[in-house]
Amino acid sequence: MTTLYVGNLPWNTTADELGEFFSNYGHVESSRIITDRETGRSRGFGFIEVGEEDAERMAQELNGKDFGGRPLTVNEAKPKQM
DNA sequence: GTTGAGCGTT
Repeated sequence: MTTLYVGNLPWNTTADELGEFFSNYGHVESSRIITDRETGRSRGFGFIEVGEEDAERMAQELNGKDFGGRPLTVNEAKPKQM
């Protein structure tokens, strides 16, 4: 499984909406929107877990794709352990 | 009732 970083999201975007959108381009395992831990508001980006088979293609297809009126930023997420 | 580059929570 590969994690995709998704940025430039509208503030009102939900993880469910993201998952639905990504599902159209490949197999998404799960979707997560990063919300501010202190305020609970969306930070405007999230992470999508997809099959490694589709990860590269989905990143290319969805990167720059219009979503909610804004061009998405999609890339393979960096590992949390740095 | 806001904001706009970036890489996360149990």
